Amino acid sequence: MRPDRYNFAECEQRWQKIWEQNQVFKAGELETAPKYYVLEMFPYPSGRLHMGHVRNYSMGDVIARFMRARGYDVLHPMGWDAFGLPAENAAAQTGAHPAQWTYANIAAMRTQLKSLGLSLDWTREIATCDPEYYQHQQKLFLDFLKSGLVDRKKSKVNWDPVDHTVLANEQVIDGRGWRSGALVEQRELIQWFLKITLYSEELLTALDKLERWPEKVRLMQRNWIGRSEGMLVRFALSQPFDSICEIEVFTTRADTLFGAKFIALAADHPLSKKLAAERSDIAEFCEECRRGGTSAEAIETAEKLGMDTGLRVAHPFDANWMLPVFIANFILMDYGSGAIFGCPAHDQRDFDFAKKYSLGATLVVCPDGVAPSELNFDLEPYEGEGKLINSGFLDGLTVSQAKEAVANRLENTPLFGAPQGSRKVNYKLRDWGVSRQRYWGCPIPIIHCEACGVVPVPEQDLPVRLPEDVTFDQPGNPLDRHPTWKDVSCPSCGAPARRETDTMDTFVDSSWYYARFADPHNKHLPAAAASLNRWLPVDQYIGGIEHAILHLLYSRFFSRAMRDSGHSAASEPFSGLFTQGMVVHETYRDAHGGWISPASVRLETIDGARKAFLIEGGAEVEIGPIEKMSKSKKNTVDPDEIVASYGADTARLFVLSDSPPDRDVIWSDEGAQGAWRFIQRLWRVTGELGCVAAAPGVIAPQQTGAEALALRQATHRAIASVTENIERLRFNSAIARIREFVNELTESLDKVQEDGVGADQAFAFREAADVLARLIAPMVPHLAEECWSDLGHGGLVAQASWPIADPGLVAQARIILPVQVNGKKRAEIEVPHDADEDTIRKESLAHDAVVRAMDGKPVKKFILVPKRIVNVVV
RNA sequence: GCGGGCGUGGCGGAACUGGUAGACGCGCCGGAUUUAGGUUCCGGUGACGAAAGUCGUGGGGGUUCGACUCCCUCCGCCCGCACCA
Repeated sequence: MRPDRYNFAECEQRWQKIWEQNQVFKAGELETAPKYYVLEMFPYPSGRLHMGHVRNYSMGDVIARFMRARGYDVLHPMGWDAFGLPAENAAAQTGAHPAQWTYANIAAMRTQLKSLGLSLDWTREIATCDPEYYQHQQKLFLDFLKSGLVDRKKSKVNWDPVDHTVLANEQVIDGRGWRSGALVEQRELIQWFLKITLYSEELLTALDKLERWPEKVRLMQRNWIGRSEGMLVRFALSQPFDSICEIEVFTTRADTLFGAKFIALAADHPLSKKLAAERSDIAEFCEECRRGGTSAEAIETAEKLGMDTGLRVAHPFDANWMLPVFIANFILMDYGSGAIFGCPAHDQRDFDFAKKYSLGATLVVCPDGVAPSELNFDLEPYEGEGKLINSGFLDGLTVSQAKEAVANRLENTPLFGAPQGSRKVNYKLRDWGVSRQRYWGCPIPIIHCEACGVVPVPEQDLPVRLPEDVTFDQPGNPLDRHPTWKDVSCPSCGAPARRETDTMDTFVDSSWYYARFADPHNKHLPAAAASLNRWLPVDQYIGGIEHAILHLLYSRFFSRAMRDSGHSAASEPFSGLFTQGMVVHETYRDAHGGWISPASVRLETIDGARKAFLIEGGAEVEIGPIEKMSKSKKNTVDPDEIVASYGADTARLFVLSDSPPDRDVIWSDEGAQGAWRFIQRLWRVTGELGCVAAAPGVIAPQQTGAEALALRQATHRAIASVTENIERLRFNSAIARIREFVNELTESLDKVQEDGVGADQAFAFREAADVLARLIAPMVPHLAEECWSDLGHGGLVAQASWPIADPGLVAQARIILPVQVNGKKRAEIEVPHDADEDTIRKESLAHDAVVRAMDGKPVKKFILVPKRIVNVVV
């Protein structure tokens, strides 16, 4: 007996069990089929799934199920980005060991994920904190070291002197550590770096070929890599200072050299440091510059400060022209040469700086069509194109000609035995510092020996495991203060030596996990070449836009580093990328301004205005702005609760339907109820269809009446547009089309006569029902299975093939053509789809509304866009 | 500060490569069914207007026979900025 209501709780569990028993989602079972690898960014095991996860994984699941139905061998795995700071914070707060905390969280989240009915291949599950995983990461690190892709150098960090730890920029608030409140110091540590800059050019140019990436992400990466063509120019000091006799600057505007007013050095420039060693005022100023923080944001938004060092340099084109040398807080040592020449008239920052220190400005580029005398640069600098003025031999040249001329001249001007200037391509991209002074990360497999220096851990000694007996009750790195862990003998000379106690940035873990999924149980290799070649690259990667730069760029570097150290063939990790939006929710606050959870709020519409009341007590609460779900604002919705009260299919349908997937979706209870109603409606409609449909597998009858034909056309048009929308990842539009199709089916069912249907209609209803079950299967898979089985099918809809639209049934015989007069729509005409222009013209001009709008004026122009529109210009 | 994005009815959004603005849903209004409804079904719903029609895609300007779509400019909101993941 078919129940009136779809019992999601019972059905969802039952189908999940059947899928699992039949291993329906195991990858690699169809070796002759083309492969398709769909991957969602793996989660950090915080312990609770949030709606953002539900949305992310639902999208991936639609693609996975869709591609499986289309005959692909689909790899759709899941794992855990399991190293990271929160586990250590939890350990410090609750005493739970990071491993214990992490694995408990993984277990909880795995259960939550499984309740969503995602078509994941759980046999490939990995966790990055598992030695089975990180031993291969250590091997990769050593292979990269051999291939010259690893470096060890000094780098500046934010040091918290109380917590004895390095802080991220976001952990530095107003110059103080977020936890200790201590004034943060800048320290130089020797750190391990991966040499991503070796790939600057390749990472940049290869972006052009990533056609299935959003253009905005490619642009962001392009800007991040920051290629600029310019020159290195050396300025001679009027008097050598402590053996330094020149300053080298990088500039992209060598054409403006005649507008130079000053030289500015970074506080960390070698010359600044030498000056600081001798002069306390300079030392103090440099300290002040460092206090601002290391982030680019802090440096660039800070007020521009400088200090005249008293040093002078000679202008390259006039030995008698002296320029002052400043130390300035907006110059970054990491970029270019850590020194610039300032041209106030043609650069905003130089302009601001010169204004503040009254350094003057000389105009050297004049926009075309403007007389130099008309120029007024008191208010803002001019950064555009034009012709050179006030510039000696450059006068009259364009900006690019002047750059050429300066380069040619300086390349042939000797200074201290070398050309004074040289062309240089500079990148903003810096090497990737991977050292972290933390416990819960992948140990860097290195041993420090006094005699032999830096010695790699021999391969047979891998993995270097984290010690388990550590405590988090004291500040600092537990690995560093562990009594015995770091004591080893040198693999090369046998003398007592010390382990590297730094662990790797967790971005390293996530830079190759997609490759491990290809061969997750391989004991000897990160992944066998055959597996990598079978599965890589990931065909569709899905995750948040917040990873647009770092994670994705590091992964792109890693796949190249793996290629160049002999692991795999693919250069790019992800051939398709999709960045989904967040799940956001209204906020609620009580009379005292305290945040109120949506679960304790009841919404009502009174006189057209939405109002919110506390469920307990009934006091009115204020409806606040819609914001990203966060614990602090209590505007989160727990997926478990939604799954318990509405079912996984409703949750999945809702997060996919209301907004385009790349934009934020607003979670609302009304919307969730709407999705739930549609689930029930689908169930009822399939039941009604089942009553009038022919038996499964019946062959199309010879004769098809008008009703049946219309229904078949609706079915095939639905197939065509749902398929197209899923291919374009427009899940919201795909669902809208399914809803339209269901509306059409309801209409057809309403027209069915009491005395039943003919064979042609029975066939059309059968076709429609079978198509509907398959079209909804990627989004609401449990319901789809239930309908499929209810419709009399033996197998699983998860294993059924995707319906194919018959082009003959999709095409329209007659089309409706809007008619415009002077660009305004005045009428619609219906014509055969292949009507010729004359017919259309006659019919358009004969239409009442068109005649009226033309007001007796003659036709000036008749525009026909085939199958789209007619425009009569009078 | 630099870089990236977004802006369409009461609300979420649709509109493919410049060709009918508002698909589909939510909400609301009206009706029917039901012992009941937080169920289901049917109809209506951008604004102004009696209608013809006029206006309308954040504001202003431009290109075009035709602009949500392209260009310029202004406003508002969001994201990233290298040790959060």
